[in-house]
Amino acid sequence: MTNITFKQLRYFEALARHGHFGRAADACAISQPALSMQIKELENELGTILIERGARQIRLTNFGEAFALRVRDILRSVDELGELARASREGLVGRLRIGIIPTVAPYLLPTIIGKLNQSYKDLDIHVRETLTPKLIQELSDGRIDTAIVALPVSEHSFTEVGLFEENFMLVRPSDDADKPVPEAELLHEMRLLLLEEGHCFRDQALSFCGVASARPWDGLDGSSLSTLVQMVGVGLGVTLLPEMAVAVETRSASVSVANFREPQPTRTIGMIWRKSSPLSVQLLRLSELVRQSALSLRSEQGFDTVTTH
Amino acid sequence: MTNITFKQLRYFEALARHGHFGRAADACAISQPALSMQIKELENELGTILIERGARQIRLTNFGEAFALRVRDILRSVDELGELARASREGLVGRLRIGIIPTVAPYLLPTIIGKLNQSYKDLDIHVRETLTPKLIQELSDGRIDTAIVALPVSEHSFTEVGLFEENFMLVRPSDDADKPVPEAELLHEMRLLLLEEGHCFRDQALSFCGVASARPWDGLDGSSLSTLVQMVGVGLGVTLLPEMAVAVETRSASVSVANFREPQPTRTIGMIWRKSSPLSVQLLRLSELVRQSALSLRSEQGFDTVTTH
DNA sequence: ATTTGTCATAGTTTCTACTTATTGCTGCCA
DNA sequence: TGGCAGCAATAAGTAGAAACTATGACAAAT
Repeated sequence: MTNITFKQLRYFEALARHGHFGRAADACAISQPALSMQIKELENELGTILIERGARQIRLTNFGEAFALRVRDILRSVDELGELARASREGLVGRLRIGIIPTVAPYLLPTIIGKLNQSYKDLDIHVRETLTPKLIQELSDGRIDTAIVALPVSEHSFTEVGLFEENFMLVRPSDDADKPVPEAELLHEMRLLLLEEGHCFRDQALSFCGVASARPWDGLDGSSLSTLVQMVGVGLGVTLLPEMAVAVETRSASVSVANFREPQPTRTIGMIWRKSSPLSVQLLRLSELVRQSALSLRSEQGFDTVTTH
Repeated sequence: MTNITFKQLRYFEALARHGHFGRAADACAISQPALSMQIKELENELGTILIERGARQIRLTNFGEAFALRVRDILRSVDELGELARASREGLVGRLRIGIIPTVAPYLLPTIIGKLNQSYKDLDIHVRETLTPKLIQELSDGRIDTAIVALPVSEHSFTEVGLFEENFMLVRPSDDADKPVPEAELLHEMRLLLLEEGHCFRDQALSFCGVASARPWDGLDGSSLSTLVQMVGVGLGVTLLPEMAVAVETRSASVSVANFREPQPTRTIGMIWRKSSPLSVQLLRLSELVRQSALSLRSEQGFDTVTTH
């Protein structure tokens, strides 16, 4: 096992450069004997002479020359470690793994990634799109760094930061556009089409309707909001859409979209990460960036008006 | 200025590999707190967190991963330093710069270099052929590692090792082959052709003749033994040749070669190096190899017989 | 609620690396 | 040739780093 120290290498490098113990010691801001001893120690550990000590001058041995070359390489690498650390302190660096739920992903992601690429050049972004429980698991395991989900998740080891609230909107066949918006309780008497089991958005919708879980129209669960809207378009029933999805999903289906009356159904989208995550500071900054993305998205789409197709 | 120590990197690498402070500490044969403290110190110096400490397990941070990769590189390089040292301890390694005088070089060098290449694979041999004073200077300056010259050189800072003795032989035009070999004192009454000023062989020959230095036949000094022999061949005079040169130089000239009567003129060829040279041990071994080369060369050429062309 | 596993902290001790002072060697110069 | 000057090695003492043991704190598992 090598017992060489960096000090020894630094001292040796100085000595090689100056060719003089005293001046090298000065350069290292230590006394000449200190340097002498470290060099001797280094030679001992190597079992080889590095320096040929003449009375009037010293000279690197053949091996010393070869050694010095490599040592310089090593010292440079070590210095670079420091640089790397400094760079990483400044901001996000390397890889960032984001988890995100499917009912948010398609609408928010493009904007987020765009902004991220712009703010953090050279950041390698991985996205994991899956259901909340999986995201929570993966976050715990350290397979992702943060996740965008509906709050609350109530994991005590996670930090939660709210990003925005979004309303649920009623999507009906376009023929129903002029009908009055039904009360929540009446929804489950209509054919309410929902995402399949496991999506938090399904549970949120159900809870808004005041229904526990079981439902009559089995077999009609959709695997994506897009599918649901298409189904509504051909008259199979009605569904709910999160505000953010409306613009995209209703573009190519003849459906009408309406706000519910107060109290409107709503959900909170937020970001979570491990409390112990060393990225905490950066993630908090990131959450601000995501909030901005959502805001700008919303104003683009003009959500104050009731959109009808 | 980086104050990172080598220990810290080793400890960190172990920690990264084991993912566990206790086990990493065991692997490093130290206690767990010792390792903890060094890791903390490392993080302090970097100003960055490397390890995310969970209650039940630890995990490298994003930066920690990147850091670990570089650290492994560095550790490997340092280990290689040790290997390099070990390799160089075994024998000659890298570059060997040999100086040699012109009246020996052409005859001995081919054999030496052959043997050297065979004994020390990967040894980078540089040869410097010049006059003794220059060689001594360059040896002092460390521009060559050793030199093969005629002894003694009497430099107190050099080690001298005798390699072999060689006789001087008389070279006359082939017509003179049957004439008796003249006494030394009579030589300078013949046209004695010698090397130009500066060659030690010239001085040796003159001293054999009992002559100080000045000579009547100026303008006929040769710059190489080969030239001298050619001059003898066309009847311009006689010359002396070191034993070792005879076979090569008299091959293509119609000259006769004769031994002097006892006491024969002779010179000692030897190897010298700085007493302070760290290669001393290897050079001593090398001198043995050179001695062998000279011996085998001599027996090949059958120097016990008086060679005549 | 208790135990267990794991890392951090505290207090001590041992070792390491530094400092100053001095010696020893070598070459230079008078 | 003898003394001086330059330079590195050695000696002795001190300060600081890094190690150890013991203990604490905290979250997870039982």
